[in-house]
Amino acid sequence: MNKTKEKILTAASQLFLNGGLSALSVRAIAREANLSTIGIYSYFEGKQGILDALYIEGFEKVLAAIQVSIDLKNPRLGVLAAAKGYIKTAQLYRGHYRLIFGESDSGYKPSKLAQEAAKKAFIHITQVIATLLPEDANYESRREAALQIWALIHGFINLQHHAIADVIEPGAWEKMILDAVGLQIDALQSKYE
Amino acid sequence: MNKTKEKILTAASQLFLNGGLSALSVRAIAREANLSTIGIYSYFEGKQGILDALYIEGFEKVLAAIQVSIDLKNPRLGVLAAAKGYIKTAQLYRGHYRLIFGESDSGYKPSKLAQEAAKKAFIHITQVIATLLPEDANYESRREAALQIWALIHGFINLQHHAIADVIEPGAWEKMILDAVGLQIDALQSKYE
DNA sequence: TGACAAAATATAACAGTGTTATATCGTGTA
DNA sequence: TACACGATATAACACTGTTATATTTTGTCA
Repeated sequence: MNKTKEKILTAASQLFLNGGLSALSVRAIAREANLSTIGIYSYFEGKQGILDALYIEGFEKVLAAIQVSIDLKNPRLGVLAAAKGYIKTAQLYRGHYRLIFGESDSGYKPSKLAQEAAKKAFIHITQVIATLLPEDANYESRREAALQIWALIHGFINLQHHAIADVIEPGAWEKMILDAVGLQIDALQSKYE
Repeated sequence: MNKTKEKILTAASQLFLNGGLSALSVRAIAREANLSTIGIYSYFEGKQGILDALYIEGFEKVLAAIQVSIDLKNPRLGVLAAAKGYIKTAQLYRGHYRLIFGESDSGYKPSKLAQEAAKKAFIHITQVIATLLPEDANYESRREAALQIWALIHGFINLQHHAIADVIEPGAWEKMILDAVGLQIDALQSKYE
């Protein structure tokens, strides 16, 4: 990749990790990357381009986190391991997670390319979770099971990020989430037997 | 309530419902309410105050939606009815829902009062879901069960709002969510027996 | 009623945002 | 060496939330 382009991206990533979305202004990125504001527009398509890059980065992190070896002998453990990785990534890259699942008040809409990155992660998640079901389960069932587990984990993480989250001590979330996922897995598996 | 204050709020609500957060500028609200920008600052505490009002409104809608008569004879149906109302509200007031569970890039943080409204809704949700558990279940168990069901529903809604949601036909979501919640309820109940 | 104080409203400005038009500079080619 | 073209910089535009400074309206008391 272009050297300048890379410099801009690391500057943006830096600002984003430290101060969140509100710290990510075009001028601040340019200052951090030692060039003038117009540079952001010649190397990226303005702020939309920067956000797109971070959006894709976010889904890549998620994808990397659940890249567990799919164990067909014990799919339950495989899915739980993937869930653990997913949770950890959501905490480690909270800003990214907020960006890819947040509400984008500044009018940001992910580009075609960014949406494809999201879809790619979705497909992989579906595949991991599908190992829970018997081999002859059809596509709809797999997708539905995947959405169920994903929604559960994602919902927990989102509630954790919420203002009311302080009723739960921070360390207790992971166990709580994994317990719930375990329960859900058992219910799903007994349904398809 | 003050007449002018009400006028401002309805103008804000109007703009919010139509154009989302990005349409909600102080000047636009003032224009719509037929007064000058400074009015927003004398009747509310600026934009923070407006967002707080909408935030509280959002949680009030949620609270109203799940105000079902708690049927101790059949708590399963009661919770499912509450879930149905919750889903409907999230679709009907999508902007509000995004605001109260979204990521607030503009640096908005709910005030003490707004957080109390959130907590109030949370407590009520807990109470509704707690009817699923036997009477002697302790507080932690109730809260955990509530979070499990809530996270599942909330996660589904959030995924539905997401860009990748178009892989599912829009009408299919409600049944899918309610099925998943039913499964989760059964698993929870069999766990506590 | 008239005069003054206080509250409500309006105007204009400030610092910030994303974006773009204009100007400058530097480098490569003929 | 002269020209052209691409990269960089400056400055401006229209917008944002917010606030300081006028102006108007309102209410109270003599």
